[in-house]
Amino acid sequence: MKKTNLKKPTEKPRSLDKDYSFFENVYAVVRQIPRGRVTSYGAIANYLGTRLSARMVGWAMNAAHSAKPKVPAHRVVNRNGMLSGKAHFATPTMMEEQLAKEKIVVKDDTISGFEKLFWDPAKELAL
DNA sequence: CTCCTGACTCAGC
DNA sequence: GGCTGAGCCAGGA
Repeated sequence: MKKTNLKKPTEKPRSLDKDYSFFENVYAVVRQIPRGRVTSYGAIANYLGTRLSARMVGWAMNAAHSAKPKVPAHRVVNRNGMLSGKAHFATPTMMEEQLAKEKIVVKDDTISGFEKLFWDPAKELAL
């Protein structure tokens, strides 16, 4: 997502069902990320209608460790494309390795060509 | 029940 | 242009 594509926080679609945990929504989105693509916490949060709650997405990822089926959390990075969550994986290098398997180049804990590989759920899923 | 923290992001200085 | 503070929601102590 680009700065030019900023949306007003007042724009909050409540199409989400509160019956499901915030995590479930996050998992659903993350699991739909195509192989070789990545997205950001903010994008997911925005997709969920809570752009300001990007932290919750990260929080959900924390719980994603126990989620089944496994959630490709390695495809989720911060808005800069930096592997902010790599430290939370089994091993600090695991995230980078997973990305490498998807032909994603990681340089200095940051995804190279992040903008090209960026996968916007709000756009791709067109909710 | 209240308080604290957190894999983020934006606005301000 | 880098650092700080504030906002957001949910879960754990």
